[in-house]
Amino acid sequence: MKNLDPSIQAFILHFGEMGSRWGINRTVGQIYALLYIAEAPLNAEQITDQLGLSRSNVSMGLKELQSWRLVQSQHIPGDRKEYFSTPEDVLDIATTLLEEKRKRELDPTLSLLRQTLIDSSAKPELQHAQSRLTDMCNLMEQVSDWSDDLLKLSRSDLQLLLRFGNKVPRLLEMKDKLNILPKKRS
Amino acid sequence: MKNLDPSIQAFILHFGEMGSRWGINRTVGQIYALLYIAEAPLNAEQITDQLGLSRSNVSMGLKELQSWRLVQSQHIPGDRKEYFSTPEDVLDIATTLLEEKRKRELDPTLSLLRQTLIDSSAKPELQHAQSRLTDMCNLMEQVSDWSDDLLKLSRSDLQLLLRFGNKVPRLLEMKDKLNILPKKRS
DNA sequence: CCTTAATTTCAGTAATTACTGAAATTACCG
DNA sequence: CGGTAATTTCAGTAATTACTGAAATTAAGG
Repeated sequence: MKNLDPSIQAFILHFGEMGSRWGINRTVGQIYALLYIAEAPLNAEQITDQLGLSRSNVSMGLKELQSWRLVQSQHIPGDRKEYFSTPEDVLDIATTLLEEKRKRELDPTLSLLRQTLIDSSAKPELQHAQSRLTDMCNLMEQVSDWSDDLLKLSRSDLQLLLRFGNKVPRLLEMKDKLNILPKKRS
Repeated sequence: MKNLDPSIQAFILHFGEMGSRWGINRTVGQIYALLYIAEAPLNAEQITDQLGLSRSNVSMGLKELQSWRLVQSQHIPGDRKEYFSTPEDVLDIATTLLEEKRKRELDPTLSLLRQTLIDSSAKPELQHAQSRLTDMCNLMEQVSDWSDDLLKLSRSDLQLLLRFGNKVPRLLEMKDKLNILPKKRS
């Protein structure tokens, strides 16, 4: 990992280590970290050099990051290489991450729960399990609906909402009073 | 996997498969799913029999689930075995999950970002990277603060908030008008 | 205490996931 | 259309993670 300031190195290495907890691998984490702090888009060769990985590994890592829509690629006129970068706005990144995480980690389970509830509906001996699955399904649907709504917000509304911080209870109070509560889920 | 209805089997197997995406392994996912739908607490031997795993694997899996605080254990009088169960309320489960995920996936990075910003502060040549790290750090702090606030809510307020669904924009509107916006983060 | 049931640990092995280099493919340029 | 730079694929290998069975440890009951 050459030509990088030690503090930047620490950042990249940390992303590599956290990668496995976040559901990507070390290489992918490092590539992302490097692209994130890069001043300009980088091509695969530059990434290979900076991080000391094999060229093919970088190619696979970039493909993975593209499947997450976390990096974008562009061409520079007169250069046939492909250049990669991350969005400038961290809110865009967070939004994409939320979408992809939901698609990969929540939606499949929600589908399965719905199907399982259908499949088991005629079996009275499964009453307890059905009730448990229903609870889980309902909660996941609420979380899913919430994230839908978050994703529909304009950037400025999102910023507003994020800055709420410790005002959440106050918010709930108001809501209560003005009685605009939605109906309970059907 | 004996004595289990096919639909329940499907649920358990699904949790096993999703386990790796969620940051636990197959075995741990299956054990959790089984405990989640069980009508009464189960001991390690019962889990071993039902899932066809080795006794030691179950022991390690349970330890892992306990480190996530996702299962609780109890003793039954006159029986020296330990019995395991999940909380009854899915909201409790979700709360614990949020806490643990934050602790494992967000907090370490937040610490590192803060440290990296300190370490690099005297280096003008890193200006761009610093700005990027600051952006990321600020967003993560906001998310962290939000989750703090969520975790402080009473169960009923949490339920209220969850049921908001598509009322989020309306909420923001109100907030705006009543001018109780918090100050921008320092 | 001692016995024995229950649980945990851990070294060895299996399974999975990550990485590499060489070959194949793609796509840009004249 | 070639020619060549760039990228991707993929089979082989390395590294990591998961799992097992046997031995060690713990702890309850006499």
